[in-house]
Amino acid sequence: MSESEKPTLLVIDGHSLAFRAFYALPVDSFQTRDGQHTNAIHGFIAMLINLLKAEKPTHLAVAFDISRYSFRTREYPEYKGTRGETPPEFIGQVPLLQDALKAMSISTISLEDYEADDVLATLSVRATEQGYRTLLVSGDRDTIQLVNDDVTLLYPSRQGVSDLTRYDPAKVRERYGIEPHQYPEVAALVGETSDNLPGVPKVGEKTAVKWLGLYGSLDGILENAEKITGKVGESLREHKENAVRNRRLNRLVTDAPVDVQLDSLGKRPIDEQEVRDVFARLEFRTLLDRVLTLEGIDGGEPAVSATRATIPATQHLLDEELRGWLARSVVSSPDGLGLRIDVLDGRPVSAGIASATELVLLPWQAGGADYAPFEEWLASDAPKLMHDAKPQVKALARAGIAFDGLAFDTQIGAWLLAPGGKEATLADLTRKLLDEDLPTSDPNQLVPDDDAPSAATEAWYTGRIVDHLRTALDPGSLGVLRDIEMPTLLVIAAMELRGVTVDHASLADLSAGLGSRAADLAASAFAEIGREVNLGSPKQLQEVLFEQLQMPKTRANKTGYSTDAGALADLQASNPHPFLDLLLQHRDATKLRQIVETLDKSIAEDGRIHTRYVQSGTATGRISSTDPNLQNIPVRTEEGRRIRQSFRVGEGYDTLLTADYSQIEMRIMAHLSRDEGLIEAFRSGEDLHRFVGARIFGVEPADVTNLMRTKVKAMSYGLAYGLSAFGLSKQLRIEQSEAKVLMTDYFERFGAVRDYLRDVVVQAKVDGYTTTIFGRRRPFPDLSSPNRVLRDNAERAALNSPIQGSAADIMKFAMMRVEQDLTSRGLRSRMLMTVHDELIFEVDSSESDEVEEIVTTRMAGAADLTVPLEVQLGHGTDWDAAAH
DNA sequence: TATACAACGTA
DNA sequence: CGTACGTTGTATAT
Repeated sequence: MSESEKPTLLVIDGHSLAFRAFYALPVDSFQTRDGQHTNAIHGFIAMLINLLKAEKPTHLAVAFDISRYSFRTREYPEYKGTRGETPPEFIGQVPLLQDALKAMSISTISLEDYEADDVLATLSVRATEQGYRTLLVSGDRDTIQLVNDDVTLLYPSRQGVSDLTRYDPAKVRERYGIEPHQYPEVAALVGETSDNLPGVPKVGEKTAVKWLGLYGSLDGILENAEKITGKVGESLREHKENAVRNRRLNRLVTDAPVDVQLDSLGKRPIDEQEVRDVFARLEFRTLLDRVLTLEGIDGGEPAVSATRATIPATQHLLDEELRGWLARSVVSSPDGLGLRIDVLDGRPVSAGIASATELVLLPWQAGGADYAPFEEWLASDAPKLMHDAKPQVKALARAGIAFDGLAFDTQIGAWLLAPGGKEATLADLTRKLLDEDLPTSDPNQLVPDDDAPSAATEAWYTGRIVDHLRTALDPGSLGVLRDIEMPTLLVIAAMELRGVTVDHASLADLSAGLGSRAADLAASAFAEIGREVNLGSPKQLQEVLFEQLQMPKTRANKTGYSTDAGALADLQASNPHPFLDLLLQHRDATKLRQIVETLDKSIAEDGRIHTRYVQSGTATGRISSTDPNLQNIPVRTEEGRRIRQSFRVGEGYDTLLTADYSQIEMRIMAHLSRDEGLIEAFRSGEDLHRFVGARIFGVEPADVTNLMRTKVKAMSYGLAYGLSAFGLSKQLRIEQSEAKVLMTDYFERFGAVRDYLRDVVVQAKVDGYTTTIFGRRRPFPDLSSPNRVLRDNAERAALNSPIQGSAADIMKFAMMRVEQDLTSRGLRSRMLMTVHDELIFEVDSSESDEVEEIVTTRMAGAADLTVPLEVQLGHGTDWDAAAH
């Protein structure tokens, strides 16, 4: 019998997959009208449909655990003991899932005293004996031991439940470097936290695999335990019984009394009426259609074509043919054409354009007459759909090609859908959103295949991803993309090209000075302790502080005890020692020198630093800066400000202008909370912290002392971060009780602020996401996590997000309008940098007044809040001098 | 040579 | 037990 003729058995670990689905999908988005949660069921059925479609199993079953107790818990009562209470939202979903499966005529199997994975093991062995091919789906890694040439494991990825990784023997070897049957031996040594099975401390996957290679098996390793040297060897000898116990428990039972004949698991037609009833109760409309379509029943709604799209042939056009094609396509594709510019060393080298049905590849060089129609189209406002447009836009600008009409960047669109992750490549999105693979050339291939994506192919995929994203994104997010992100992209591309002048000589001076200071400090520090250690090594410092000097232990971290600045300051207070102060100063000096060195190395040929702004890298909507990061240049210390002094006005310009929003986040808080006290504070024009201090301490603003002001300021700023009384007391070095009183008094006077912050979290739990003033969303799946730490973290992040995110939105509006004004008025003064709430410009002094006026009105007018937005300006020939 | 962590700079 | 980032060096295993 050939492989393709073998019957295929699909067996799913029901609990494990339902649980994965539960955490993959937001609880609050899947609820029936009567409040029954359905996210786990929905995720499970969606995955099942995908599997049925893709794998076409001839036989199938879903195995469920009966309880959390089995022969394993009898043998080792702590087994899986670390698992917390089942979340209440999950309870009740499993029986409903079983109803749905029953309606779909899918057998479910449960076995008293065994776990679902034992059922998988038993069925897979029987299936192999009877000539089946078997697919197992489980979220438990122990099932890897079942993989062989006839048995494949589909293992859910971390992201979601529908994204399954295929483990065949080759994949197991690739991922773990071992044979599938050896996996439980590795797991036994390493341990499994989620099953509460501690392994051999200090032994990780790598070590375990290495030993298996050396000694062949766990038994071999244990027999040779004496031969293994070092701390790990000691650990092994001391904890070998853990490994033995783990191995006993993680062996799956392949002859469990499963009272089912494989024949009886053959795929049967669904009970249509029953499926309609069950799915109606669950309020699964789309899933119902998909199930019915799969069965060949007309579900009413037209199903999306299941056939995988094939890439249309590529055309090569030029001159009038190209002109005609563009003219036709602009009309027939009013939502835009896919565009990809291939860039080499910052220069455009070729381009591809795609409509839904046609691909055009242009071996185009800027200025070539053959491609004039293309350059005209680039310069027009005809909509373009791109992926990661910024480097392409920059390359066009360098080549002097006009560009307009950027309608959609899929990298940014995907980010708006799921902010916070790494920036996605086109291949990532093709995989994730289209469920296809972007053709790639494999560098290991001897004969390079010509399947490597051409610019035209990439343009075509980009267009298809845009189609997908336009339905996946809500209208608010689409608005953010169109009105904020696309214009901002062009602005920051221009800023990156401009760069900022940084003076090499003064950096070199600084570096030398800091270097010799660091050396002196190190020498003095070594004299204090009578030996030389690496002051940059937390590990060696711990030795010095806690062993040699016998200082009290500080806060614990993963590798021992903290030696950060806060911990060292605490030590200095309790156990004064000259070494501590020298160490802190040394840290300061080396840190600054490191920053100076990095900046110096980043100065380009033109004497300027061209940072790269990352537009789709943050969870809140802020822009970040990298290579180098210009958003964390020191400012708080005199020494640090010397670095800012090396940021200079460039040749041909007269001054640097800085413009920053004053207390923008507090103003947004006032706006969003509608707190009358806070609004009055900002409208009064009084110093904010003085005003708030006067209210809280019941004195006149003039009588607010510096200490009172400091406390109030910390409190106000901490608010937007979810600061606790504990944190406040720590920061201000006051008693927790005093911090608590301060917070109570604060909220008594500014109660609407407290209500607002509470409501943000409540609403986020209902919606599953937060929203900024302008409609930018950020999802918060962890708000419903059973894990306290995760949930608390998510709550703080959630209450901060609308504030930080709205500030980011406002700054982006300001940037695009300022840029627009400077350009349209023909000014040569230009915007160079953005640091979250600050903008830095290079100004021609003859334009100074006009530029200041534009910057002030555009920044202050970027949003219409219930409180005014205030802007502070400063100018000087360097960045430090330009601060006010 | 790549990855994880602690530490620390900014808003 | 305060949000959001990026970069660095050390330590660790390869």
